[in-house]
Amino acid sequence: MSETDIAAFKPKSDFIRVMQERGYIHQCSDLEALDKAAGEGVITAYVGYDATASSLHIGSLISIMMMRRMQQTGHRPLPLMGGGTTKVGDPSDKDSQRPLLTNEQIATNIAGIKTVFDRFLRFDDSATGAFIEDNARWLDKLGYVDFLREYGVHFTINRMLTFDSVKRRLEREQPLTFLEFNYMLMQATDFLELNRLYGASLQMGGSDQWGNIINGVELIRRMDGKQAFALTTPLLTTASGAKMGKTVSGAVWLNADLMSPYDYWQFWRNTEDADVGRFLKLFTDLPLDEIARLEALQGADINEAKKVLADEATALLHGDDAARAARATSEQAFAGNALEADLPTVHVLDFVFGGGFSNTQVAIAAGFAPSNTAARKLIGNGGLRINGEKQDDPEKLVDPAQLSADKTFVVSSGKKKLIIKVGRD
RNA sequence: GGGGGAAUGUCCCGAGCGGCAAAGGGGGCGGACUGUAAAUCCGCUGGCAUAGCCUUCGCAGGUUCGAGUCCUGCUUCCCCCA
Repeated sequence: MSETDIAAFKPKSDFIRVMQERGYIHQCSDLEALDKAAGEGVITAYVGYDATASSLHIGSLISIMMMRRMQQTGHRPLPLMGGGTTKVGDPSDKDSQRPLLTNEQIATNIAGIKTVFDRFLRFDDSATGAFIEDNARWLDKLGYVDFLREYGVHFTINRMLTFDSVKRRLEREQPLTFLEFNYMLMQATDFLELNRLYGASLQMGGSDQWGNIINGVELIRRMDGKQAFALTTPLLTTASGAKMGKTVSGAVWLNADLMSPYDYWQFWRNTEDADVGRFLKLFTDLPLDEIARLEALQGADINEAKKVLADEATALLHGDDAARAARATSEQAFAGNALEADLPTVHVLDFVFGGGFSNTQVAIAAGFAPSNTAARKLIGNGGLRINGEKQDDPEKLVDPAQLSADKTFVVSSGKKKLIIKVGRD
């Protein structure tokens, strides 16, 4: 079903209607039938997460929100941890094979990832209560020959070679190991297994997972003669085309130990104008009419909408208190009168300073530049400020008169800002 | 087993007649403009005691005044034949 069909489709079920009007649907294997099934009873849907890191990042958030919507509209989400598939490695979206993770690493990663789901989903014994499964449970005990006879017969090499993930590797002349080549079979068996165990009839995922998901749908049809569904979300990019989820410091992680609630709040606060409405629909629970009002704001006013987006998204992940604190911190920081006590402090020994502390040395001490050469270049570009004053001479020494009463001065470069304190205490 | 290609600035892609600190992108960083946005423009993106010196082109040798560039061997990867 093409995208235009999806836009024109008139859903009867709450689930599909919400998914559609909030912009979660990219492709669906049989939207009409899925809509009908969702209208008749509780659907169990799963989304798989491989345990390649100790936390999920923002790329997974859209699928987590989908599961949240499911529960809100009376269905049952089932996050699947890829304890088994992670040992193999998904060839999608990667140029080359990752180093293989050990069982211990995988177990650690799964523990880290699980903590996030509690925030978004309700786990209980009710008909729509979520629960977490791990595909290591069935994949680990499959014998090789059994695996080949049971599932291998349903897949042709001819077709596997047509998949994007495979084609891309071959075209770029990057190796694709036989191990990875099996990933799609394993994901297909996951779907079959979950369908048999829990009646999971829908698998959701990012658009890059379409091929893998469809394999599962077909496997269920071939082996059990039952219909199952595939539903994928659009790949999230910003309005200017960049892949979403990158910041100066790298990936946007969901776990607080990898990215603080404040940084998470800032990430959303810095959303591009053109993305605000779309993100509000996808990543907050706000009603659509409220979102329509917010995204209609023009010019600088749209910053208000961004703050709402940041508040809501942060509250969902880290809780109301953390969101409020993040907002307060940011308002202080950007009001211009940032509390200097909150800035990181670097200490410099008295005698070093007494010996003459040049701007170049300041830039290095502050961590703005890794070498003298780099520091000189940075300063030459006007990239160093002391107490707000732009410095342009790399050799100029810091004037003791610039020190405040407690022997500190503030240095900044771009967004980076910190305090240098002379002496130790 | 035979034949043919490839490996470049440690972020990535990528040009490179024997004089090369090495073109060009992307990304990143800084600056200007702004609304903590986007777009745009400018600068930087080996090191140092900076008119100079030192260290870089898969690894190890060799030829040469001089090698990323030529030769030999090795490693890894791709392609074709068997």
